[in-house]
Amino acid sequence: MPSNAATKPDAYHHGSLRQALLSRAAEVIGEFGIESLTLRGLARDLGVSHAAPNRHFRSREDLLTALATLAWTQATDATLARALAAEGDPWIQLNAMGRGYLSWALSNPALFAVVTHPDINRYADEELRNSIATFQKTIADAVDQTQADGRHPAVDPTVLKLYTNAVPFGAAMLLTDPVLSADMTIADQEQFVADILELVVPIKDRNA
Amino acid sequence: MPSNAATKPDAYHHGSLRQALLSRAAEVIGEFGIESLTLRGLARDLGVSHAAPNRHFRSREDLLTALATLAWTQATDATLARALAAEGDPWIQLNAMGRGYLSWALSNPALFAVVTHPDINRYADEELRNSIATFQKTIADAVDQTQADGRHPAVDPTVLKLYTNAVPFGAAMLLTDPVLSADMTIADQEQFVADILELVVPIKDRNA
DNA sequence: AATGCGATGTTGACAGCGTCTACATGTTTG
DNA sequence: CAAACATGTAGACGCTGTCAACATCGCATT
Repeated sequence: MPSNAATKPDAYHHGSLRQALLSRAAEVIGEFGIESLTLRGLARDLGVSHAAPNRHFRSREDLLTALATLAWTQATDATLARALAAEGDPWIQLNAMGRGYLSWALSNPALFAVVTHPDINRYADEELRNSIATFQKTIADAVDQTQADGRHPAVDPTVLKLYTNAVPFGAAMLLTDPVLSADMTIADQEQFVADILELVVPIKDRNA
Repeated sequence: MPSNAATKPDAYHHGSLRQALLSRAAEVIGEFGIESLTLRGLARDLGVSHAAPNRHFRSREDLLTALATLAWTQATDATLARALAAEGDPWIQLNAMGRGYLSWALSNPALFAVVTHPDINRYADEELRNSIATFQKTIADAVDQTQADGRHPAVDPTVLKLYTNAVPFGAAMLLTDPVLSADMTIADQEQFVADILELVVPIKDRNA
C-alpha cells in the first residue's frame, strides 16, 4: 500500500504527489496568477525536493496542460449534469447547460483561467485535444437538437454553435476578472447568469 | 535630432527602442506565444544589450501591461470607427461596432492574446485600467442608446451590457484559437462574423 | 560655443527557475 | 528473496529578470 502523506509526512515517497501538485497548482494560480506558478515553488509548498515534480510532469507546460485537461473535463461534467437534471425539451436543456457551465467557471476561477491562457492550446497534447473535442461535441449535439426541434431553422449550424459557445465563454471571462467586471454591481450571481442565458436561450415564456 | 536606427544601425542609442520593443514583442507573441516572450530575447532581436529594455519597461509584466493598454486602445478605435461609418440608428451602429471589434481582434491576434491573458489585469496600472474603462464606456453608451431607442426595454442594462461585451469577446477567443475552432470550416470570415452579430443585433430585416 | 544634466544604452552580477543526469529509496512482482 | 520499477533526492547547467555602476549621447542653459 502506498504511504499516505497525511499520516506519514516524513516518508521518502510522498504517495500522491501528482494529485497534490495539481491541487496546489490550482491554489497558487487562484491566489497569485499563472505567471507566478513555478514547479520549484510547488515542490517547496509540498515539502519535496525541487526536481520531484519532474517525475510527474516533464515540464511546467506539461502541468498546465494537465490542468487544462482537468478543467475541460470538469466543465463538460458540470454542463451535462445540469442538462440531465433539467428534464425538458432541447431548448430548456440547452439553457440549463449554459447555466451549468457558467456556474462551474465562476466556482472554479483558477481552472477557468488556465483554459483562457492564450498559450495553453499551442502545444496541446492529444489528451487535451480530446477533452476539448468532447466538450465541443457536447455543446454541438445539444445545439443540433434544438435546431431539429425547430429553433433557429434558418441559421447556419456552424454559426449557431460558435455563438452558443461564445456567450458563456465570454461572460465567464468578464465575470471572473475583477477589472473587467469592475463597474458591475451584481446582487445575485445565479440570477445574473440566468438573466444572461435568457437573452440567448429564452425559456421564461414557457411558464407564462 | 535623435538618431535613426534604420540609417545609423551602429549608433550608441537606438533612437526608438520603446516602440521597437512593443512591435517586436507582438511579433514574438504571435509566432511563439506569450510564455516565450523574454526581455533578453527582445534585446537580442533588436541588437541592443540585455538590460536596455529595462530603461523602457521596468519589468516583463510592465511590457505586457503596455501591450494590453495598446490593445484596448486599438480595440476602442476600431470599434468606434465602424460605428461612425455606419450612419444609422443606434441598433445599426451597435451591430457595426461588434463587427469592427471582431475584425480588429481577428486582424491582431497577438494583441488580442495579451488581453485574454488571465494574469494581465492582476496588477494593472492606472493607464491600463483607463483604457479598459474607456472601451467599456464606449460599449455601454452604445447599448444605452439602443435601449433608449426602444430595444430590449425590459432587460436589466447591466445584464445587457455584459451580454453585448461577451459575444464578440468570446467569439474572438474561439476564432483566434486554432484548437478551439478546429472543426469549423469558415469560407468567408467577414461573412461569418456578420452572421454571428445577426444573432445578437439583427439588422437584416431592415433591408427586407 | 561650452558645459552640465538627464535620458538612454552597456557591462557585470546575483538569485531563481526549468530541466537534465546520476544516485537513493521504497514497492511490486516474478 | 531478488530484481525491476516507480518515485524521490542532489547537483549541475544555461537561461531569465532585475539591480547597480558606468558610458555615451542629446539638449538646454549660460
